[in-house]
Amino acid sequence: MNIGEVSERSGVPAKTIRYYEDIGLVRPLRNDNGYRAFREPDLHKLRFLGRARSLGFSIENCRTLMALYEDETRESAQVKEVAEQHLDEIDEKIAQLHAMRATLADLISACRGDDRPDCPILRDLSSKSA
Amino acid sequence: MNIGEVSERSGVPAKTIRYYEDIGLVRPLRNDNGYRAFREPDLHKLRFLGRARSLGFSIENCRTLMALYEDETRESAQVKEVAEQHLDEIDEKIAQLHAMRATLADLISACRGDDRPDCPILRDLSSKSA
DNA sequence: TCTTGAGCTTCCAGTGACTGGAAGGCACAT
DNA sequence: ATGTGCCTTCCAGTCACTGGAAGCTCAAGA
Repeated sequence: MNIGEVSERSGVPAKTIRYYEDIGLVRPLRNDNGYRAFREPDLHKLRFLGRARSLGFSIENCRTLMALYEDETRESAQVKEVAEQHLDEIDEKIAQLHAMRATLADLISACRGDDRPDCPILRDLSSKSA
Repeated sequence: MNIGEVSERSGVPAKTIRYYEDIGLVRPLRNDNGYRAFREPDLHKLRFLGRARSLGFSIENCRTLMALYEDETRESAQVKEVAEQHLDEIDEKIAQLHAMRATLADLISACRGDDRPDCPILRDLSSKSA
């Protein structure tokens, strides 16, 4: 498979696939003409990566997960550990966003949003520190 | 005020303040020795920026908000518009994170996390596309 | 056979918002 | 004179791509 086909079939953009090769996440063979030659396992890996990325795993976590995936002697506890840490990070982000959202929604609801300059949003921003 | 003091009093790191000057968000004067000389309004601006950033506004939004803040003829509707757009973006991010979280939590709960290699998390990652 | 167009290659630069670090100047106390 | 801490600039790195330029390869049509 050329990069176009594997991109199509994995859902990972060609540019991204080249980038993944750069950083050593996939290692396609090469044809005589210099084109990348992807095999089924490469496609499989790319799908794996696409899915893991869509769950928000960092590239480094993806690397770890792929290594575990290919390691027959892995313990599922190792995988779970990575996933749980990631879940914690997601929860933290969600909490931060919720806090932002609450404050912002408050400010917005207090702002008349008319043609006058008076605005609680600006007042809040200009009054508080940090 | 030197950068250290204004950093301390605004809660914005000195490095970040220099960066903000680079991109034109603040324009402190200079002493003869080359040190930045911050006045009260600069401190005020930096607090404004710190607060706006902590609510997740992008630098470009911060620029807009500061301009509105300094514009006596603003209409509060303009401010509200910026804030509402930002709120929508936050809501979208929260929704995405919730979706990730749900999937991930499912997978984690299905994984025994013991010393055996069998793992639903890896199974999921390797089976789905995109 | 020639040409055209799509698809492939590499390499460089930019994104957002900083952050780290090197190399050196300035201020003040000892 | 020296040490310490603050200040300066400039360059590079972060994360995960993404865009674009310049140029090569391949398959199909005139």
